[in-house]
Amino acid sequence: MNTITFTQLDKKNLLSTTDPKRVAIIQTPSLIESISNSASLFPKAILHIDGDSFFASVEQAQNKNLRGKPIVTGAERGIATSISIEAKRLGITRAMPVWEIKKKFPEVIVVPGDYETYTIYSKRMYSIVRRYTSVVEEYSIDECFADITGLQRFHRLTYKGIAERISNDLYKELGVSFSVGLGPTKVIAKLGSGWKKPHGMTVISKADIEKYLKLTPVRKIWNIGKKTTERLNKMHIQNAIEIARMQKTTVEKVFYKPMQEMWMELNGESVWEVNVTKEKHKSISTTKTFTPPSQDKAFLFSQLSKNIEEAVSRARKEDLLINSIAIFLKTQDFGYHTVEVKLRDSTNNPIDIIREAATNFTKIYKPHTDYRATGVWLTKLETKKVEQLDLFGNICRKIGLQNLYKNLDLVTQKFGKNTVFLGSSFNAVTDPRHVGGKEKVPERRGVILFGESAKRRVAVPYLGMAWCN
DNA sequence: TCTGGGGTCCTAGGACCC
DNA sequence: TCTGGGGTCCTAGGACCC
Repeated sequence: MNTITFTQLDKKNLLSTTDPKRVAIIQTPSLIESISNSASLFPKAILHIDGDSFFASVEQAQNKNLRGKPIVTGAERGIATSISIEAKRLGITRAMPVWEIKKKFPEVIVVPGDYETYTIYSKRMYSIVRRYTSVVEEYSIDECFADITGLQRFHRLTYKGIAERISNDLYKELGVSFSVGLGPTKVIAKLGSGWKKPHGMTVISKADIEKYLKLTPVRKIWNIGKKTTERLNKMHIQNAIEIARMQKTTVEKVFYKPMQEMWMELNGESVWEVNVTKEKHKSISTTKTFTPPSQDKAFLFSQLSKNIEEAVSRARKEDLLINSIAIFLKTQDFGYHTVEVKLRDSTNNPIDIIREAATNFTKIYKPHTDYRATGVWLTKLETKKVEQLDLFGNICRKIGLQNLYKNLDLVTQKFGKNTVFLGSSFNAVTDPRHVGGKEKVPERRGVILFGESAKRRVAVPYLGMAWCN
C-alpha cells in the first residue's frame, strides 16, 4: 500500500499551509483509500509502545561513553535488570548475577540503576505520545498504550504513519529507541511491539491476526503466564491461534472471565480499554533486602522502620490515608512471615504506623533465624478528607503532625531521600549492609534534568521514638 | 554464589443474615 | 430428631505483569 508519511510531506513543504487545495493534495487517493478500509481492518487502532532495553538505553543516552558498548544495569542489586543490545548479543540474560557477568564478560560495564532519571525519561515519553492522542495509558515505566482510532484525517496520516511519527519523535528527542505494535486490541498491539525488536514497527490488522497467532505460542501472549500455559497445554492447546479459533460457547464453559476476554481480544474485538485515568494506589509496599542476612532484632526493626517511613511518604505524596498495614519478614529460604494490623484511625504519619509495627513485630520475629528482607504493605488506602473534630482534642496533635510532615516532605523534595528520618530508622539508614543504600546512589553525570534536586544531607538527627525492647 | 521490588485483578470460600 | 437456600461482604491467596 502506498502510504504517505510526514517526512515526505515535510520535504514538499505541504504542511505549512492552510490552503484547501494543498490539503486536497495531501489527502492522496491512497490515504483516502486507506482511511476507508481502516474501519474494518482496525475497528479500533491501538498502539503499544515499548522501550528497548529501557534502563540500559537511558544510561547510554545520558552518557556518550556507554554508547555502542555492552552495558547492564543492576549493580546495586547484584543481578542484571536491564541489558543493552550489545550485552544481549554476548548472551547475557535477565537476572544473571553480576559476579557471573564480570567473570565471563569482563568487557561488560555494570552500572547501578538510577530510577529518578528513568522516571524523567518515562514522563517525556508519555508527553511525546500525547501529542498525537490524549488517550494514553501509562502502563509501566517504559511502556504505554495509545488509542489513535479515527485520528488519520486529523493527522493526515494512516495509522501506520502516525505510529511511525511517534516512534521517530521518541528516538529523535530521547535518544532511546522504542518498538511499536499497532493492532485492533491491546493484546494484539502488545504482540506487535514484541514482534520485532529493537526499534521495530509491526502492524497487525484484523485480517493479519491469524498469520501472527499461528506463529505464537500461548505463553507469549500478554497475561497468559506459566500456570495458564500449563493448563492450556494439558488441553492440547499450544498455539495462540488455537485459542482464537475456539467456539465462543466452549470458551464460556471452560474458562473464567479473564480468558473469555482474552479470546475476544485475540479475535480482534477490543474489550480492554486504553485506560487514561491514572488511578491512585490501592496499596503501597516497600521492601528491602540486605546482605548478609541478619538475626539481629534491633537491626531488623530499624530496617522495617525505614521501609515504613518510605512507604508512608509515598502515601502522603498522593494524599492518601492508611487504614490497614501488614508487616513481614522474609527468611533466607524465602518464607514470608506476615502480620496484619487494622488501624483504629486512618493516618499518614509514620510514627503511628511504627508504633503498631513495634507492638506486632514480636509476633513474626523468631530469634536465631536468618532474615534476608523486611517490608511493609499499606492497604485500605483512602483519599484524605476534611478532618473532623473529635471530643478529646487529638485533632490538635494530628494537625500539628500533619504540618510537621508537610514541611519535612518539602525538605525531602529539596535535599533528597533520607535527609530527615526517624530515630527508629537510624540504624538502617547508616548501616552499609543495606544494599541499594546511600553509598550506591549513582553519580549524575553532569546532565541536569528537569525535576532534579540537589542531593545533600542535612543533619536533623532525632525526631521521634526509637524502638525499645 | 539461585531467586529484586512494586503492583493489580480475580475467584473461592467463609461469615453472617434472612 | 430435622436443618433449605439465597444474598452480601470480606479476606486469603493465586496468577500475572513490568
